[in-house]
Amino acid sequence: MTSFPPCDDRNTDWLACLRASGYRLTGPRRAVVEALSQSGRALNATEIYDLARERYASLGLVSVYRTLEKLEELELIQRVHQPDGCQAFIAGFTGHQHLLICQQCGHVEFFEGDDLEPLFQRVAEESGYQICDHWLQLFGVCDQCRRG
Amino acid sequence: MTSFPPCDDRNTDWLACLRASGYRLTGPRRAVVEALSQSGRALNATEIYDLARERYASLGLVSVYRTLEKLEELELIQRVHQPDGCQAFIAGFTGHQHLLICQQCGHVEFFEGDDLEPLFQRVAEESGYQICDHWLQLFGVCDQCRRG
DNA sequence: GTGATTGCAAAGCGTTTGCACCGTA
DNA sequence: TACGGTGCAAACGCTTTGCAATCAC
Repeated sequence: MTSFPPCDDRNTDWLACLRASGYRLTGPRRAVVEALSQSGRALNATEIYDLARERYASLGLVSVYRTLEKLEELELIQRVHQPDGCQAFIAGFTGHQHLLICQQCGHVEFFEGDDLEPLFQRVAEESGYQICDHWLQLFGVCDQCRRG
Repeated sequence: MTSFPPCDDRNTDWLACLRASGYRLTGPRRAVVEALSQSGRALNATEIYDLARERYASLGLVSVYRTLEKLEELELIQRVHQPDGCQAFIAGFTGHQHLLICQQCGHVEFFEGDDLEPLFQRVAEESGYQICDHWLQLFGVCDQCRRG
């Protein structure tokens, strides 16, 4: 189980990664990166916009979209698919992790699956498909939301 | 493994279900139901519109959306989430089945998972989440697409 | 006949693009 | 200084809504 403690490192890492990829570090970008890198929740563009404007008031929504595009391309963030929409983003994780999402507050945790390879192998054989990727996501209510 | 053979029954069943729910059976609805109930692929609104107009030429796109709404509400169809979009629909299945989707032609198969309960139990205990639902989807290339 | 259903047109919403100005490197 | 990045406004694509005409029951 891996959660998102408040984490200055991630903020710094993302900025370094952007710079290393030839992108300039600007006020709007820093604000968007800070909002998303510090969040344990999946956030959509508008939520990021609202959060990031607390830090950089003249931010435009367009810059949010353009920054998200770059962060996704660098695989620093990933899109979260949920029954009620697929517009939210969360910090990405390296390796293949699976998502556990709170349906009330949006909090996301990552967990490692049991070894699902035997299942995939079986399905591949029975179906004739060549399997390239998989999604395993759990939806529920987190401890905090259950109590409150 | 369960696929979608051409299946007149499903067409008839859906129409009966619509009628039983108090909806009227009209030309536009019949055309949309036929297009989607006979398809083994995930189809989006425009694709359904194009297919259904072969049967009912004056069909409006709006009626496609309104029919999809009702079919989804009756759980006769379900939305398919994929990395490149979440606008497509496929015939729903009763019980908890998992999806196997061809990334080239969109063909969908259903499979039953191994018993994943022990995994969910473990994750629930470690995380404190109450787990309500899960998604397991495999993406790949179907036999037919692999052959060319 | 009556009320649900239709297609059209327009509105709505989230996202992307064009452009002139600005600011990082 | 050069050119990548910015915000604004407009365009875009998909979906929903308002409405008068139509059609299933």
